[in-house]
Amino acid sequence: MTLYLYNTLSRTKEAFVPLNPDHVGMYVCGPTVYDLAHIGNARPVIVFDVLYRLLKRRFKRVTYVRNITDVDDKINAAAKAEGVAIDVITARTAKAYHDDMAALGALPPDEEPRATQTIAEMIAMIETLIAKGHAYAAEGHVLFHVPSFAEYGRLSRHNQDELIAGARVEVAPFKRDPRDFVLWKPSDADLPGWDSPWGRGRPGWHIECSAMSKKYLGVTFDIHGGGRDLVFPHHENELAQSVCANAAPFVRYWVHNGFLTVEDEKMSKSLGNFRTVREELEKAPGEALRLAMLKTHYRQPLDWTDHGIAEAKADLDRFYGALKAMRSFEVLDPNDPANTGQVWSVQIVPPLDDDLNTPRAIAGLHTMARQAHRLIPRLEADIERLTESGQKVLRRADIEAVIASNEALGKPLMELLIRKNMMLHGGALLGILQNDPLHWFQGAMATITPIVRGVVSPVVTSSIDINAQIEARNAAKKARNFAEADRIRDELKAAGIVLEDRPGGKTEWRRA
RNA sequence: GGCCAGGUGGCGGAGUGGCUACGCAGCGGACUGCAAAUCCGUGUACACGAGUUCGAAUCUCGUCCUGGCCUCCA
Repeated sequence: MTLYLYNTLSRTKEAFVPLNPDHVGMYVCGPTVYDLAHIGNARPVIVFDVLYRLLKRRFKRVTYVRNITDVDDKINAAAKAEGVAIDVITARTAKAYHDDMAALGALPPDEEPRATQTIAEMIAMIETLIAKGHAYAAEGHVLFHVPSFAEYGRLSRHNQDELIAGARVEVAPFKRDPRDFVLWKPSDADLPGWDSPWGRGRPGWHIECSAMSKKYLGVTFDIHGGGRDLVFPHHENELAQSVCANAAPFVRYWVHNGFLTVEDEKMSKSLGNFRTVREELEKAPGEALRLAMLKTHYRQPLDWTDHGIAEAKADLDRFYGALKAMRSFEVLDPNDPANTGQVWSVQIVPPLDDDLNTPRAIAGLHTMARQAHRLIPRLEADIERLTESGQKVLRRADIEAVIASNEALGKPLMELLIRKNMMLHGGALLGILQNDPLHWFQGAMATITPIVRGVVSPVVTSSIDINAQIEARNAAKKARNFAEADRIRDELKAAGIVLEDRPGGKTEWRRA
């Protein structure tokens, strides 16, 4: 099986063949830390987290680099507005970013360089560009000279004339060409600055990614990711700088995620529909937000809605319901070659291999959940019998023994074991379904969801002894006192507790 | 204005030439004391017009609509 990725450079899906078959390098543009991450910032993080997980599974070593931009005029403005030092803003925002992304289930990158710690490399790169005639200093600025790079515009498919014609930028008088962009700019005394051959100043926006990717991944590397809106000018400029400075190819696969709207509108502060990750986490567990994100293919436009969040939560309830019913089955080690044939179904990995088709992978999870739910009712008693003799886990080896003596019973048990593992390991690639199912339904994460359903959040009910109530209700049921049984159930429901009577007389509960 | 995406059933959302995507909601049924959960069954679809083809949601051309980029932006 081969992984295919859509390469913005060629505008086609290409087979992914890394430069070094044992070591893949991936760079994704990270946040500018001046404010809380919004839900649009989260999309590339989640998308490339899935790609990272997929690459890690397939290649011996993956180095994932995601920068933090901690020098920027928006940061300067935020610091000024609050009357605090710049590093107060950047430290606080970076911390919040880490917390938020972790809540969304994103693995930390292998390297997270900061722009302010890569200044020397940026200056060196700018000097090289000047020496090679691709850049020039003027009035304390250094500018990249676009006409010096014939291929400029290839990534974004802008031709040079259109760029000039369409340019609405005020053209600074010291620019030799209106398209020339800043590599270095002077800083006043009250702005952050570093000494350089062109005086005290700070880097332009694009150079940092060129310098940081080179530092950690080399001049040529495999994957560069980011939002589609970064294609121009940011990635186009990065490409120009890096190719000209390094005299080497830059990125082999450019991967861009699509844009996001909120309730059908562009998210913007002026429309008042700006949603931070933090706000959304109040509505639903991060895992549900993550699934809501992955239910749309990464290159498609995504409309972020409360309804979508609720649907994703419902999907997870369904998946976790199946996993709960299969909780006594062994979790197989996917790295054990003996398991690979069983664990990896055609349902999850092939869709992801096809340019990260997460919606189809999720459809595969639904299929497995349905197949599991079909088998469970007629096996529940057997599962209980097999696990009650002190042994809590139903191992693969045990089931094989059952098959040897009773194929009709053992085979469906094995089917269930496989379904559980497919869901678990498929879910791991998507970054979901790794919680304990009981915790999912009964723990704290289950209680903060109702907002998106337009339902009043139930009162926290730690004072109610749920098990005692269930016992009382079952006693009433046995006495055929259904009025009392229903009263207890309604009382619990009002407190946010839903009861589910299992066949066999057991009653389970979950938070609504 | 230039460039680039996208328009699929009540909703979300896959699918690139012929075969049920999937999920939610709806409706019918099973299970249940009644529910919940779950299972089974089921209707409505490919923006519009023309063309290519034995055959098009899928290819071509045109039209309309939406969004993005061109300026900081995921």
